[in-house]
Amino acid sequence: MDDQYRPRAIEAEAQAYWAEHDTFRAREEDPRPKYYCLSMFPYPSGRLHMGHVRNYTIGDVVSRYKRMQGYNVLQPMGWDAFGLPAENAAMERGVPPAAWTRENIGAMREQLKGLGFGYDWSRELATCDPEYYRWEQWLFTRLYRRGLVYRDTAPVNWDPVDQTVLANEQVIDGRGWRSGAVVERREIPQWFLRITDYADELLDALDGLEGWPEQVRNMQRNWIGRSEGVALRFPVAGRGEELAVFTTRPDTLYGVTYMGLAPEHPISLELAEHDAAVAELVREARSGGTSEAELAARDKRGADTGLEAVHPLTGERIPVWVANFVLMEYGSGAVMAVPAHDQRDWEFAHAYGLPVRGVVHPADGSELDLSAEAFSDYGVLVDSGPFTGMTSERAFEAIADRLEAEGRGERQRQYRLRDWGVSRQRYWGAPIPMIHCEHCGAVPVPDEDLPVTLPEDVEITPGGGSPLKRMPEFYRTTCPSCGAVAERETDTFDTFMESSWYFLRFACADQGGAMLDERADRWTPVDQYIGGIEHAVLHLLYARFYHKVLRDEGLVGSDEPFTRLLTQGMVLKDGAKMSKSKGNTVDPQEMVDRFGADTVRLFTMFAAPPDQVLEWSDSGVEGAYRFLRRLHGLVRDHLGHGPAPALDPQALTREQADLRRKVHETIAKASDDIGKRFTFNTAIAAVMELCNALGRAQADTSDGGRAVMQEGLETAVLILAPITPYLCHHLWHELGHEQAVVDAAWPQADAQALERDEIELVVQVNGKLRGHVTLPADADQEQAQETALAEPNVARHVEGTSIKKVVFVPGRLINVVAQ
RNA sequence: GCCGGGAUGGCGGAAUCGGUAGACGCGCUCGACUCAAAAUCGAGUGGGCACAGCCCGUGUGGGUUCGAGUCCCACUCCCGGCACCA
Repeated sequence: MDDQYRPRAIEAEAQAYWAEHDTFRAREEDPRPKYYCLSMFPYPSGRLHMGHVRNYTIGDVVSRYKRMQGYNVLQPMGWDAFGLPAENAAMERGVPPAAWTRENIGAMREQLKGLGFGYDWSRELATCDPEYYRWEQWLFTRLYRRGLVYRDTAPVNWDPVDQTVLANEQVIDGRGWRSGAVVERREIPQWFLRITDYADELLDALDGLEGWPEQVRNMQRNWIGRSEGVALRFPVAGRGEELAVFTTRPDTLYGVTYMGLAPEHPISLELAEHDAAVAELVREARSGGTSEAELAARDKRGADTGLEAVHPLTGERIPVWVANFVLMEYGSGAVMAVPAHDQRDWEFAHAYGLPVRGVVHPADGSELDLSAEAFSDYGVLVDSGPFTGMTSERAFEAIADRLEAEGRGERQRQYRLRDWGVSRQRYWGAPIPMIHCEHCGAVPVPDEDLPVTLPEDVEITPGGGSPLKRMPEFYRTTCPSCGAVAERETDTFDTFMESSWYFLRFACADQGGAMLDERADRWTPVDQYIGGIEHAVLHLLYARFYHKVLRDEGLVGSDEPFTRLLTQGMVLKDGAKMSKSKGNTVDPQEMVDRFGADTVRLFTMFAAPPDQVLEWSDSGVEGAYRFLRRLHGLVRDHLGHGPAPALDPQALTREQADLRRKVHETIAKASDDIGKRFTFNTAIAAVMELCNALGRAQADTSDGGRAVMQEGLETAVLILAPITPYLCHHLWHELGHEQAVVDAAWPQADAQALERDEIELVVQVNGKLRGHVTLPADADQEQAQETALAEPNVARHVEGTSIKKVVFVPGRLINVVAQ
């Protein structure tokens, strides 16, 4: 055995073995239970960053652990290859996006291999490949015929200087990132998928996703935002029209003191022609970005329209205001404002001196105080005509009944979730397979003409917009329906369209004749999905939606795509997200070159639990390297004494039995940590403790000592094998095994080795630690109390008091309560 | 602004069900080896004091409990998402 730990040589050895045995090829015909472990595929930006390394190390550890547990593991990898950065790179370097992307894929594939991730590369896919996106186009045309696709207008960020549509990230403080021009909102026609048709199922099924973090399920619940309420109408005095509003609080209807209109509400737009204040609000609403964060951060501002609405129950006249916090996108673009019982309405009312009328009192009978904030809890109604005295719950129903009876409103279920706009006015994406015909309208591309291939030899120029719009050879076509000259859609799909079904395609990536085949149900649902918390809502919700759509198309049998989900935290350096602009990046490749892949993997798994942020530390990496070198040294020194004798558990000395207990405690702890808790950091700490103990026992070269040492080192190697596969592959062979460690079985803790005859009990007096006592493991409270009180320091604290109570927690502590 | 998460030694973190706060690693101090340094190995390392012991200590302020880092209430600060970044 090599005297030194040389990562490079060890890596080559293991790589050669895995390649020769095609170790990570997943086979459908394998009879063992399947386990599909998937890490979110990367955008091929050019080089791996630490976030990737963390994500993929977690996935690889889980995959290798499950393999050792006897599962038939599928762990594939691919490329989320469409997206904006490729177009930016094209502008900066004059390389077409396709060429840039494919080059990046090649470089990153080599990096992933170097890190030792056990992927089944035979299933690799790239979403920019026509053989991939053709099925997405195929599905889209099916959904169009099923009525799940429609066309509507939606706002985009328009850069008036560059004459192009900007992504939200390209809008900085309301201005275009390149031109610096103030961005305008423009309504343009786009394609939508009816995800809201699935809103109830997407919401209700969250309760069954027990393998998902509660945090993510909560975020999705809030995102879908189902609320039960009443849709009602307020006639506008002097105009033959009504304001439609939705409220979740019909019980506060008698507290309405004004109406709020979105600046882009038709009435606002009409008034703006003559009213300067309203016009200003409309102008403000149309400038700046379209993101919700940007809109919500604005100061609450408004303007009185001079119009009056008529209260549907009291007939009272209510002023109508244009208010910039009312969003045209939600509901009807108008709200009934109840400042006494809604905080936003309260703030607006105070800003403009509008009346606040309390109509719900706290249920506990306390005074209603509206001087500092709104009272938004349920309570008991006052000043509410015939509904006075009812609880909010009862009044909700009674008022809803009354409105329904009078035809002025009806109960309604409303969602915050909006339909999914899938059109992007960009080049580097999958073409939307639709044809616009003057006579027939929008016509889907027939199956036999798919895929609509994206031309790849293009030039991207700043401010030029999508080159597809300048390529008649792309867009000029004939109508599949009537044969007349027609134009292709030049918008491309949102890249979430590709990432919403790639996990299914991995099951049958070589299927040329269909989107999916029966192998999809052989492998999916994904047993363990791993990725960044930043995908908690959008990607994970769209993928769930897609899966259900595909189920309804008869392409998969399951209801949900991901049984278990692990959302990993970000990688920070100096307390901040790594970024080029901050100059705090760490290149994983540099670390691999210096210390070897095992060290990088060990550090990223050791430095923090996977779902928390990870703070990068160069000296921490060195510590990981030191540990691996010590482990290598322990095995080398042990083997230096020749083959170890067989273990006879009955013939061990007290010290040897204690060490052997430590070995089996480590197995128990690591199995729980890796298999159930996913706290790889504590599993590694346990192995480090074991190695420290083994190091202290090195001097014992008796038969029993060497046998326990062999068992201890094998245990350390087996537990670390998923985390540091290269070194463990090597050491396992050195320890005398023919079979590779990747195919070895996960160790089992021996119950007998774990047994203790004595335990240490903590002794407290009035909850404060006062001593420790050693007792037989099966000692009862009486025995424990007697021994504890005999302990001098405990006796000193109990002296002169009377014992009120003794709390005994077997195996842990005894607490004497004395006064 | 709305939604979600976090805060524990000099640093990363541990404490799994309310039961010894600080496992493990980093850093630092001292010692061994060395002509010397690096590497390595050993010991120590939350703060304070009248130091076999005691007091204080898990972002802040209150509460529940024999006992609270852990549960409850009210706050502060930091981070993530907000529908065209992926």
